[in-house]
Amino acid sequence: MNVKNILEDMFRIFLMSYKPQGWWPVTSLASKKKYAVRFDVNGYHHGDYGFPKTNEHKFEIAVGAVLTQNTAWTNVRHAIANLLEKNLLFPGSFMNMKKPVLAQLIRPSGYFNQKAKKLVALDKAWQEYGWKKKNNIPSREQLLNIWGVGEETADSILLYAFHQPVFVVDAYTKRIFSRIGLCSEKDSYRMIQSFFMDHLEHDEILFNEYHALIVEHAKSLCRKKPLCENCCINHSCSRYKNSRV
DNA sequence: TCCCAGGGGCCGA
DNA sequence: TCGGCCCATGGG
Repeated sequence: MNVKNILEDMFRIFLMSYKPQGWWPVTSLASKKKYAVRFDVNGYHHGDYGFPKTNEHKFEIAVGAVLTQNTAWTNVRHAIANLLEKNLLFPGSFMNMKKPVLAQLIRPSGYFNQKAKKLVALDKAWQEYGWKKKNNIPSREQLLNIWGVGEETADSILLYAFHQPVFVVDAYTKRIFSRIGLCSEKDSYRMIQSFFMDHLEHDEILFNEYHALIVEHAKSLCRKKPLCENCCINHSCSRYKNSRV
């Protein structure tokens, strides 16, 4: 079986096992019943890839991408809820705030001093590049030039906020696919990204769902201490096979 | 109490 | 260019 078939098979198995994940969650949706869509209490919109719909949604996703750096989403949700409660989650809201005030609001997400600085930098770039204008999409380089935005955050913003067909790589992707034997933990971000993008159709919806499913699989079974006996892909995993020799 | 979580910047070798 | 360190909270 070639790589393309392996990657597509894994996607199908993940999707059957975990169902559509509804990424990227838009927390502000959870309190509004304005849209005829099945989103849950945390803003996940399962099976509906039509989000984000507004400039505010896009900005919220970009903010979430920064806040979730090396942090559990449950913590980020508290921080986003604080911003929503103060009506501060829209483009232009952070630029004129005092950093210590912003830092206290996002405190639950951890690294709050660093992240406050990152959010201000993101907001400034948002204004300077005019990303609130319709059809004005950031380039990867523009995003990477923002202090606090690295490759994963930039690609998450491109894929989930701006509907660009970019494959997002994270620590989970490395963990799962190195255990299977398709890449190495030492491979660079770009190497692993190319591995997926060279073998899969450049489809925004496929990339959206695939990354979300990878996160779910890593959280539920392919943990640091993996639960291999219950794993839906253990039949094709080198780590599992080697452990049974 | 300890481990882990949807990284990125900085610095020295 | 790369490894190591720093940033920090909250849930299991």
